[in-house]
Amino acid sequence: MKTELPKGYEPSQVEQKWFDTWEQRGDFHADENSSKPHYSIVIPPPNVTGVLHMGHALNNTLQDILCRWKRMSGYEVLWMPGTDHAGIATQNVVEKQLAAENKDRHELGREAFVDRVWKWREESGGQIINQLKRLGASCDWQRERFTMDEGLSKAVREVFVSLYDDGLVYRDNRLINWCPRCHTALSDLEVEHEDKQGNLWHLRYPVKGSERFLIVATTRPETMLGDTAVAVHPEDERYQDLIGKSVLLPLMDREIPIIADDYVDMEFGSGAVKITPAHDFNDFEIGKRHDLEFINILDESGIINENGGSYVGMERNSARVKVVADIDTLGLLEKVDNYTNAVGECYRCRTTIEPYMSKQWYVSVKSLAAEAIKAVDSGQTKIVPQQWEKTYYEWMNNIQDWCVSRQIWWGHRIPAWFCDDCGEITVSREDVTACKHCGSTNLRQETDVLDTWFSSALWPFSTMGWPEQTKTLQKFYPTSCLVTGFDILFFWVARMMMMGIKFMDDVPFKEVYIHALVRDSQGQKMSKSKGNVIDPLTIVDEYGADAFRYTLCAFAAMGRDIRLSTDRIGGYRNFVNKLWNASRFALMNLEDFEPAERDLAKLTLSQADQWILNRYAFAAAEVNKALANYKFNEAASILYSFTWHEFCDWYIELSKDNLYGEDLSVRNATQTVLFSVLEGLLRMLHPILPFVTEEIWQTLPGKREVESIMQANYPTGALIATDSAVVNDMELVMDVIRAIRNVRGELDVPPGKRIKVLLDCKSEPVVAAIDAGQGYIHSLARVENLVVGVAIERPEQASTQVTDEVEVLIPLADLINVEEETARLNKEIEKIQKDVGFFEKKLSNEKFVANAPPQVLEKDRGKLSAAIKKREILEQSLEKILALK
RNA sequence: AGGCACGUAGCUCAGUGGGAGAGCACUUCCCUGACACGGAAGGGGUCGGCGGUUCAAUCCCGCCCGUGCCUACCA
Repeated sequence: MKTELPKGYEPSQVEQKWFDTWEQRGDFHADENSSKPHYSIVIPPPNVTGVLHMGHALNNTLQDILCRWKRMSGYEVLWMPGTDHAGIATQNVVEKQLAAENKDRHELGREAFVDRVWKWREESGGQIINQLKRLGASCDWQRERFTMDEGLSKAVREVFVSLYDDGLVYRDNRLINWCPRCHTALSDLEVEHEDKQGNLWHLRYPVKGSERFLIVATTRPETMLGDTAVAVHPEDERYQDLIGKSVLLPLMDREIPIIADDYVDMEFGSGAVKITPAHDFNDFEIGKRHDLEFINILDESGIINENGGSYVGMERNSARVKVVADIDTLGLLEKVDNYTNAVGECYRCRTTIEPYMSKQWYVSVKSLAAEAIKAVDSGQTKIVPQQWEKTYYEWMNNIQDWCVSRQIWWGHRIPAWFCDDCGEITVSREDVTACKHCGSTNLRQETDVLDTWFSSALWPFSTMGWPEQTKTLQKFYPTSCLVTGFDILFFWVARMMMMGIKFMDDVPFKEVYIHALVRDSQGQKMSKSKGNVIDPLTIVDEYGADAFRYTLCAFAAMGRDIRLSTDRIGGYRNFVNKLWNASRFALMNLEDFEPAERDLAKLTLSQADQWILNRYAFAAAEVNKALANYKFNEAASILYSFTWHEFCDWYIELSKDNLYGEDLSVRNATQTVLFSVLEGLLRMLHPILPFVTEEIWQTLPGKREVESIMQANYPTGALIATDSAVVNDMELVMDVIRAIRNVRGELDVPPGKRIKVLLDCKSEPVVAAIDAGQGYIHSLARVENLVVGVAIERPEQASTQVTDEVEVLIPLADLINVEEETARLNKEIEKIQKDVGFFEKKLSNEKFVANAPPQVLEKDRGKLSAAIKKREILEQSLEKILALK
């Protein structure tokens, strides 16, 4: 039964149809009882609030290519999918909804709010999952996980409690990054620094008991309300006499000491620094060193509190304006400079963060990091490209304790209970009703939740059922590979390493492949919070998922960012269509063909057959090599040129006469090769082009052993051994065809015009090769009369082209324009003269001749003599032509 | 401030210690029975600049210029 293929490839129905079939049939499902070797990848879980962007598209396309390739290569593949609850981001989404209803979460209360978030998630969360499916992602969707699932939440508790029991979780009152809008602490990583145009205000602080002023500079003048010292460098000669004295803090009328500390840079500004220990990280350290007072002047929303004197109740930015105005009124504003500095912003809402004193939960990570460093150092986990290892080490070596508590409601609530009677803390896997220390039931559970990245850190094993010892874990942990962008190397990869080693006693993945970042047209990082994302689904709609995937694959060269161009996508859409039409050609010529009855080994193969089989073997080997090394772009490039330039441009054209000819055995052999190469090519392309390859593959004649191309074997090399001498003969014939076409093109011979051609060959074997391939020359070069031989009788007037083994002579007759031929020959001579010059110079260099390896020398000498010979022939030819004038 | 990339054809990007590549765009010719989302033939680059190592450098090293990113406590 044959199905006619439409003339042009139409992706939309095909894609939907096959994806549904695959998924319903369970083709993506990983069997933990399989005896096959395992290959596993956990998806970087997209935020449940997420909308598919280019980064996801690239990331997941690459994972899908690997998974499909490995699945076809005989592995039991688990690609574990799921989404992240994205604490702050998701809470923000629902808060915005509430705001639209003129409500806020505090009115609802915690429980109702969390219910509402769950409801939001049921209704509109996770749309990204369907978007991933449209790309063709072959995840084991039956196993889809969510970081707030019961099982994963259990894993979170287990980890938190055992870290606490090991003394690796503690609470401390420190200065942290505070988002006054989200009302939560943030880890250092969650603060993004952006250079902003601001001012540097120079304030005059009166020295007590003197007419002098100390000038201090600040970018945040409102913090002066919380100043508790002014610091100068201990060796600064300007201020030696002032150390130990004090200044009167303007506006607050507070006497604060002048202290000496090495931290101060004498070169900067006046060399005197105001110290606000409760609102600046450096000042915090100085405050501790000098035992200064810590005055917190802000509340949780960034509003001046009762410690801010008359400024109480003012928002921090208004307070800044007022403080500066008031200082100015007092005549204490020395000057205002323009100043650019890096301002920390909340990575979720872009609000300027505030260093803020607060009691938080921390994970002590130094010891965990040490193990994680060791694992990469010893090669247990390999980072590809390797250059990222340096970045990984750099961060791991300087790692700070991880602030894991967040003052939001959506997330894993910290399993700690405070006892109102004895003041002790009970941390427990199970909810508790009585204090472990005094037995009191007067308990309050910690209201904070954990950093979203805490649960993400457990993803490779929590998704597989941990803390239960599941078969899935046994079979698929550690995972084979993690595919991710470098932007979450610290957020996620480093933390998975630490947690995996700590709790599974083994690294979470053997290899980490770090791919490029897809940027927007300005080269800016695309991110959800910046809102500069381009919808990949538009691209899929317009060009098809396969073309889009091929583009991403071709762009995924290591170590460079990607700026997507739609021209390029169009090019690969054309490629998919080319494949489609080549297949149509094949199907049209295979109507009477039954693959089961044919055996490549028993056939007499033509030059062209042997040649394409040889090229096929090369492409198959190279693609596997490229994929094994994560060289996705190379894989794409190999398959592109094999498909288009070798299979379509040459083999299909060469096969036509054989297919259309009278000789049935030739036709049969050609059909078999055409079928076999196309069928194998489809398998080679399937990981990148899952949809179109399945559609065509299902239409091919004959029966196959498996239901889907995704279950077929991935080609690794030759279909059958080929004779390299015959392959070389074919290349020789192709050279001749190219040479004739060149003359025709350059001399404007009408494409339909058949011409006479003489081939003067260097040797008898060359003659034999050409004889065997002369049919190809006739049809592909449009020749009607071909004379072949060694030292043949040459026509008086002919256009000459030279290949390695053959002089191609085309009698001038009436079809060649003498002027054009002269110009053509001059161009050719000029070209070859350059070569001659190049090699003459190189070979006349004594040092080169003395030092270069013999093979290089020999090769170059051969090239020189060939070039000289070619020049000679062309020059003689030119002389003859000129004689005609 | 430190770190890491990048600078190759008009554009977007590959690539290699031994005579520069692709896609798109461009020029000429062609609707030849798979495909005009096509075919054939072409044009186009002192591989950012200056030095060094080498018989040989676009590739390795140093410096400089330009661009981007990451990390960082300069008020």
